[in-house]
Amino acid sequence: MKKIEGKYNPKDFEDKIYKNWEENKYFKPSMDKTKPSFSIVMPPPNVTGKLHMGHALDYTIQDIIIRAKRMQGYNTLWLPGADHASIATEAKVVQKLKSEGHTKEELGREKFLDEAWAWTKKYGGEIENQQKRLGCSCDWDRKRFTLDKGLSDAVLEEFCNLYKDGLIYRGKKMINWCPYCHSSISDIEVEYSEEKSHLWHIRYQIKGTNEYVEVATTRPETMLGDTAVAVNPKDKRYKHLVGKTCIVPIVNREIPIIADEFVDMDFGTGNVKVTPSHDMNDYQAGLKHNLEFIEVFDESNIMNDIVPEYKGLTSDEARPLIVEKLKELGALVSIEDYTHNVGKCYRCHNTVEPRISEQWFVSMKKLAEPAIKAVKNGDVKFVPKKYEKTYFNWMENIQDWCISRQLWWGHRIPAYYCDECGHITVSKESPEKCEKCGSTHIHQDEDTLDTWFSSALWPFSTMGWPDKDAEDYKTFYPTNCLVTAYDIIFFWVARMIFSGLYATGKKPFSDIVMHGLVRDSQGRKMSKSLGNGIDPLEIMDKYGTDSLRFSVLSGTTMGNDIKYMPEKLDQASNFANKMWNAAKFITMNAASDEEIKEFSKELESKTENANASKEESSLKPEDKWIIGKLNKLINEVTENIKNYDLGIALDNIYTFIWDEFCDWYIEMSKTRLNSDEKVVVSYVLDYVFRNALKLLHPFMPFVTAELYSHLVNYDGKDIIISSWPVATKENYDEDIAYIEEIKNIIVQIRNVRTNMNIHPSKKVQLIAVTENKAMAEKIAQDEEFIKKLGFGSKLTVQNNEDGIETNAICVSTGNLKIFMPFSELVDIEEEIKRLETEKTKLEAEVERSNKILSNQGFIAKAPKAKVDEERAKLENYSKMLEETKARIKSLKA
RNA sequence: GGUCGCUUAGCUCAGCUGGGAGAGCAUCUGCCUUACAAGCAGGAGGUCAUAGGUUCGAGCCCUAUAGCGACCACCA
Repeated sequence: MKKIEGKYNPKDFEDKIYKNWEENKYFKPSMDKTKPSFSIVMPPPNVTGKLHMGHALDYTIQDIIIRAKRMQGYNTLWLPGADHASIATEAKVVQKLKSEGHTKEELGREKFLDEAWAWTKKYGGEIENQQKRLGCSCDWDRKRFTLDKGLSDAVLEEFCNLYKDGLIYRGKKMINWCPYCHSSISDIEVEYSEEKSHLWHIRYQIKGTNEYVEVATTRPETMLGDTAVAVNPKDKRYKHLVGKTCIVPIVNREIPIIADEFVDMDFGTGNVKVTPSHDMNDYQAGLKHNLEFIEVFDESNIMNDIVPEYKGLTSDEARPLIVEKLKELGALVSIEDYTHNVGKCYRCHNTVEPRISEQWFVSMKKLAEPAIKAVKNGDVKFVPKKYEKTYFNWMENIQDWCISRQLWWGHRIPAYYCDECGHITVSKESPEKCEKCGSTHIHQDEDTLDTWFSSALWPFSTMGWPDKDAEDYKTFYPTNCLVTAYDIIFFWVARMIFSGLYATGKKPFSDIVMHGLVRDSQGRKMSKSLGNGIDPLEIMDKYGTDSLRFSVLSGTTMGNDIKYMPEKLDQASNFANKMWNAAKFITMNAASDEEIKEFSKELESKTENANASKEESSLKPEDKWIIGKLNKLINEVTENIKNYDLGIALDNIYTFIWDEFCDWYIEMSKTRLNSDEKVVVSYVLDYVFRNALKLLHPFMPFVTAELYSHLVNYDGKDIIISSWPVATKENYDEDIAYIEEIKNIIVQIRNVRTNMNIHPSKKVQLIAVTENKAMAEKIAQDEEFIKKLGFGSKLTVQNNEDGIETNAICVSTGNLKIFMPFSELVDIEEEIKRLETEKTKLEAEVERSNKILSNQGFIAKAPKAKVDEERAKLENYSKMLEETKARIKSLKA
């Protein structure tokens, strides 16, 4: 073993270790076809993105799963990559041009794309380095970008196939339009937020009368585009108006009053002004009632010349002028305070305007069906399951997906319009002539696809699809699990499922591991504007990567939001330091590697011989106890990782290493390291710690790798590719029970001493009394460590209480008593008080057991094991109670 | 309006198919015990939101209520 020096300082080794992993190409799949494969595709971050806490959580989870599977022998691939993020990136490039005094239109498409690529190259590499910093063990040689040739081909293939199947169409519909991004966006890209505003009540004169109809609106400026007023057909108040004509002030347009169920009689005045060109509902009404569609705003939300006075104004600028004008005309009835939801663009957060426009859509109904089925029949599983409902809810009510964007940065739509006959040719290759009339006067659609269209293909476009013979596609698709936050179920997860099923005929992944969002310590979303973001890079600088990884997982449940508590970082680095010191102790005191290996061989040959009795083994009860405990840990951790209960798995390991191994086993080992047991103890220390490190490696890869490299190495492998621990055949239940009893009694001894204020340096004789012969033998064997941990000057064992002075303090587990003759040190009154408290506790226990056991329902219906267990407890507690009573009596006498 | 969560120690959270409430931090007491004071040992602190129900037995299952949160829908 290589001795360990100094204190835990992650800076000393994290970089070095990552470099070693990369140099040895440990992240690459083995491509060993005899082994099952396991693959994860990384959710591609925006190409110019920067690592935040959400990524830290997402990647940590994936890395844990991948590292565990790698150690378990799978042919493991974790494929990284980046997304071109059309709107986000384009906005940044536009901004940059603006700061240089240019617009993208000035530059033209070609040059603009050059700029965008330059931007991508300049800022694109940053996140990869940050991912590496986080310890991500992905195969960087397989890194993909959504605009790569292969992935772009996949996009074209998918588009053309969908078009051919009639699942993509072009149509004129009302869509959400972002006047600032200058593009359409899909329904789910609109975020609603509450805003304080007003409800303006306006009256329109009924033609030919002095009667008026009063409407209420949150957007008075849209009245210029009104082409009807609607009332509910059941509304008695307005029945007489239906069919009449009213006059829109300012423009003096004559419009019909129509009846439609969509009008809520109880809201506002019960009359609705209908502006089919600038409102979703009104659009439907306009179609249904064959109304005129009059536009008021252009695509930048600037007013057209419908009223020359307002031409060139934005809607915000025009509003007060129009309200003023209405007032002048006597058409404004009142202004009411009103709070309502306003749709915002999820990228630029500006108000979205509904707008009629010609766009490309994916027809969803047919695609959704198999996607729903795949989850319903368990082919694709959500972890935790509760997110299935969110998924079904959306999928079952899905609307067609608007996929065209009026942007340049992205996959250009492969549709070619004939200038002569107007026919649309859709084709992967740029056609030379119109497929219908043969004209060569054709031009390609200017628009690009929604960035999520290419993301939806990620699990297979990255693997070589549409080439179904591609090696990676054959080996790693479908992928095994997808790890992502619940906030992109609709944007991404759902779309991957239906796209995968449609394109490949297979599900894209089996398990969807949904984690929550990382929030600040007050539960708020981390955001730039709030300035409450925690920068993972700063944390790694200060505490190291392992601590960051620990802090986002410990004490969490998959799928729940995480309120980030920086205090956890202290816990994490304390833990790492604890392990550091444990390793220091082991490497400082252990026997030579040769001796340990020799012993290991010997032990193996013994355990292989099924008839070898336990007595033959040189392992003592405490050795078997810790090995038995390790066995349990291995099984628990393996199972919990399999079920994605990573927080629990991490907690299991933490508790084992700190509370069992360090606090007890290392302490027990100390007296033996200077004896002829040195080799055995060294072997066990190394064996147990080495395997615990392996279990922890996926979670805290760096410190475990560093410490592992100091321990005995049997196969020459680094921990990252070492084999996952396997529990030994023997479960050592008896030894576990025995040591737990010894621990119990030692704790009682310490307890008594603390209560009596006895200084640790004051040692006292320990007299163990037990009628159990086997136990007596074991105690005799374990004399040294029991003495040490129990502050004993010497330890003797006997089978009765003869010769023990009456005033000796006694602690007991029922099977085992330990007497401590403190003689003059003991305050008899205090001891009686202590025993009285003990007596009260035991009486309560006896009463509890009696109560349960006297319940006939319990005896009759509870499992027999449970009943027996309760009976055994009653017996033990009764016995201890009698003994305690007797001791009180004798002390009083 | 609809859906889904959450409510457990002072704080942040775990708690498996129902079988004696756990962790970290904070707090109190005592310790430089030769791996570790980033530590060791020992404490204190919970009617598991409320009310019913199912069950031999409920933090866990069911129903209702209250408070909080998220998402979906979008009444101008």
